[in-house]
Amino acid sequence: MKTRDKILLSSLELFNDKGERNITTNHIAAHLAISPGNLYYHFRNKSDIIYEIFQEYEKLVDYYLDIPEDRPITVEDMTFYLESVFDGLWSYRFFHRDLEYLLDSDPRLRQDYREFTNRCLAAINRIFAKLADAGIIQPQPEDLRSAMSLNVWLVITNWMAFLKTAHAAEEPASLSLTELKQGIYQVLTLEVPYLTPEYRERVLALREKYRPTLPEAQGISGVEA
Amino acid sequence: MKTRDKILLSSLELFNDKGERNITTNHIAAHLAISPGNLYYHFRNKSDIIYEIFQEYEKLVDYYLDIPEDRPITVEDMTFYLESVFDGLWSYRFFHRDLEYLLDSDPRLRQDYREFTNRCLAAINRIFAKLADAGIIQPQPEDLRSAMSLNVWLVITNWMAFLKTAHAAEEPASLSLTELKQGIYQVLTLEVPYLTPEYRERVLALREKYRPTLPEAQGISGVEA
DNA sequence: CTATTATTAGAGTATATACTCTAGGCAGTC
DNA sequence: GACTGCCTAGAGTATATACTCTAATAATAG
Repeated sequence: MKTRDKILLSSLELFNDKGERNITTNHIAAHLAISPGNLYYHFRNKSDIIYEIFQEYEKLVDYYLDIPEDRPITVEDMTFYLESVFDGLWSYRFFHRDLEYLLDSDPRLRQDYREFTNRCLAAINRIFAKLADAGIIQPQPEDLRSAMSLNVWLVITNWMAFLKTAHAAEEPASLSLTELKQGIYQVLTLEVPYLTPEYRERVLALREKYRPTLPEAQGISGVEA
Repeated sequence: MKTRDKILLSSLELFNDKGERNITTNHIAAHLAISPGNLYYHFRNKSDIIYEIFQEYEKLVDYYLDIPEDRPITVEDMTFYLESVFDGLWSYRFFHRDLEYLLDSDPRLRQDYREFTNRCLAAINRIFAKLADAGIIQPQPEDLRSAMSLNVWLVITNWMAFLKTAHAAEEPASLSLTELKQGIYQVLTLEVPYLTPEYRERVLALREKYRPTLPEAQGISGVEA
């Protein structure tokens, strides 16, 4: 594998693990056992590394959220979208953690992320429209649908932060993909009141599969030790 | 005003303005025209400053979210809770921005924040229960109510980040309390399907007051220049 | 083989950051 | 006036961080 790609891969791994703020270019070089000079031969600065990683992320999510125009949408499609989005979130989880700082330090990234957000929101909106067309959820006025889509986005992008911060004090770092996917439970919660009688049971059953097991993840926990 | 209090006040102001990550203890001292030594006479380190600011925040929100036990809840109460929470969020807005890093660097803060989250979620849950008692929303099983409460929390705590990141590329820093309060629109969106016929129009009218005016804030915007 | 280009090492640097240390001022009190 | 306790200045420091520079080593083309 090319050094350049190794740098991207290691950076992503370290960022995800320790947070972008805690990882310096020197750390990345040391982790790869290459010199800082070598790293800077391949990338002009840290921002460039982050920007390229973001572009991968963007590409991945765009690929996942390609909504078919020629056929109606199914519950399986919806499951796929949800699973995929949370997979993407997991693979690039460092990104949302320091999002504001990252966007403040790189105008390109700010611009791109903004457009990315809009594409995602549009995709969610289209999914809702097609779910209504398919008779899975009740149709809603455009207004409400937009606001609902935005709520879905807010829940998805904030779920990881919630898990990390509401998590047990003992192990600050631990977090699994399984736990992350309990976010799907939260997203489906948003759909519950709109489900049509025909599909209600089916989607509720799907939702059950993602039900959090830990009291913390459910949010309303009692007093812990 | 005592130097100690001035330090807390200036720190909050600077953190809110530029982000905790971009503000050093030296910046704070310089902003107050005092020496670094002076600052460190009053606080052992930066974490202690942040921790005390958090405690103020906590106290404020706890005060706002004191749900009366002796009487039913009204739409006015609900409005007050929403307005207050967003006011608090605004006054201490730096906090959620670097939340994960802050919690990772201070175990006390991690523990306290965790309990704070649980208290907030419990309060939201109680509000929903009392809204149902008052006939404003339809009663829901405990399960669903918990999940809804968590979604409310996710929307509230992520709304600011959304605004900041989805905002126009031209002015990265600008953000107003008015815009922030459009988050109330999003929260009320979550309630819409559960509203009882008696209160539906009233709450929808309330919601309208917070409707975002900018296309960005509504999420589904077209292509911009 | 040679010339050129791509890659790498590794020492080094300017700046920043959180924090320390010493000396001293100032207000009140005996 | 001297003592005491609180507060303040400001120079200083150890460490970190992002990044540079030079020289050397591979790889490749002719």
